[in-house]
Amino acid sequence: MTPPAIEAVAVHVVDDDAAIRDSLDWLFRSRGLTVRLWESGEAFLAAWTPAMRGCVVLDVRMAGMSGLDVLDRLEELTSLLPVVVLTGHGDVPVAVQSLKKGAVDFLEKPVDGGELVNRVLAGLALEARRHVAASATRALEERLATLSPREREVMDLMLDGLLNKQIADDLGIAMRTVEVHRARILEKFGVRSAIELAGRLADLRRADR
Amino acid sequence: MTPPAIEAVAVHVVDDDAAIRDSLDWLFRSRGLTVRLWESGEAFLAAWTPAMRGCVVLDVRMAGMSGLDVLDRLEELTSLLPVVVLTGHGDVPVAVQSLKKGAVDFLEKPVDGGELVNRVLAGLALEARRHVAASATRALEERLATLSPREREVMDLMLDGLLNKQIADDLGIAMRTVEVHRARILEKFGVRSAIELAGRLADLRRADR
DNA sequence: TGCGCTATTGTGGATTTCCGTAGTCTCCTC
DNA sequence: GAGGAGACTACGGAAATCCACAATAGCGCA
Repeated sequence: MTPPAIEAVAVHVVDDDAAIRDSLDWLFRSRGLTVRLWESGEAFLAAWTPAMRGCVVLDVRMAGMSGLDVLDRLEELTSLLPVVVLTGHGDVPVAVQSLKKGAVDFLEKPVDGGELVNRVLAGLALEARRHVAASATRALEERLATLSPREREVMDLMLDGLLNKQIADDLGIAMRTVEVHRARILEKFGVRSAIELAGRLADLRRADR
Repeated sequence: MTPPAIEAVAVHVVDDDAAIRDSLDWLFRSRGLTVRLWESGEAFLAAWTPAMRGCVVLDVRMAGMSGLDVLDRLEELTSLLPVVVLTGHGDVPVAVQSLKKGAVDFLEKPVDGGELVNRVLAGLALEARRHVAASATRALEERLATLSPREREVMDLMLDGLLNKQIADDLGIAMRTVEVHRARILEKFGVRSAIELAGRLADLRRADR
């Protein structure tokens, strides 16, 4: 059977215990969810790409790389994937650490199938919101990257509210040149005023949270 | 002995066990921290005001109101106080719930004194940051509250990037009137341009996070 | 060498913004 | 009734923004 494409929205089950993987595979499939199974943190991370969509269900205790290590790595990678952590042993410090490392939930085995599905569905909804926000961020960052160094300088001063005349003085250039850069900046962002641009970039900053 | 003023930065210990309260009182005082003791969640919340500063050390299991209930209430009150939760019984679901309800940490008794102090110091540092951000937010909101209804309307359209002429059309008034409102708005915020205002308000939005 | 890109500048004209000065009208409070 | 606040408007003039059209210079690459 061919695994679903990496960009398909899927529940990624990461557990070194094959019985658990199969059990969860069945559970999520029975709810109409797409599932991908990984027998180790290493295998999952090796396959990870920024285009990966969905939600991760991660066992905390595995041979080799631990669940906490996986969480660390996902954070470094600035992954958008929400992670629901499972543990076979009630362990408060590990639960606290997992949540602090970005896990969205932490459940003890044996886990109630309905409860787990609800947590995963919540995770999928969160990822969808993160995905939309991240796409907007990416689009803006791409436009930002099209700016020449000079345009970038002018934009920063524009957004500080300086008059063209003041920017010209600061940079030691003609006011007409400032106008030219200004027009180019607005054109590259597809906006008609500095205020509109500021609004856009504020959205970007908000999306970072 | 007179308790410290409510606005003093203090460690608020909330626990129905007098022995624990005394023990923690001693611990924090020995580190030069100011301490306030509360024998119940109810007592603590009855004294709560927005001006209360510091960090809370909260027992999760108490007669009467539970630690989780206190967390719920603090969230409703939009309290800035970071909360470190203590429990006498390892309990993963409670730990997870606490953190989801906004606790910054969760520790099991018997707790290592040094570790607890470190967590509380981290909480105090976090509260200091929150306090600064909240003050800035409050100052802006106060200015926002000085705007007349019409000024508020004009400001919203200004920040959408509309020209004065367009705003005049939209509101069915003279362009000169738009200019008057515009100038009043900028004056009330102490800024010199719409772009500067947008920057300020973006900071406010960021501070909400 | 030729081309594309970036940075720069000038001219002239139109539009927009800003604001002092001056005034009217309505509503509310004392 | 008097005064204050808010909303509104007009005139005239100055400053700022915007831009078409036109041009030069430097750099990197094929």
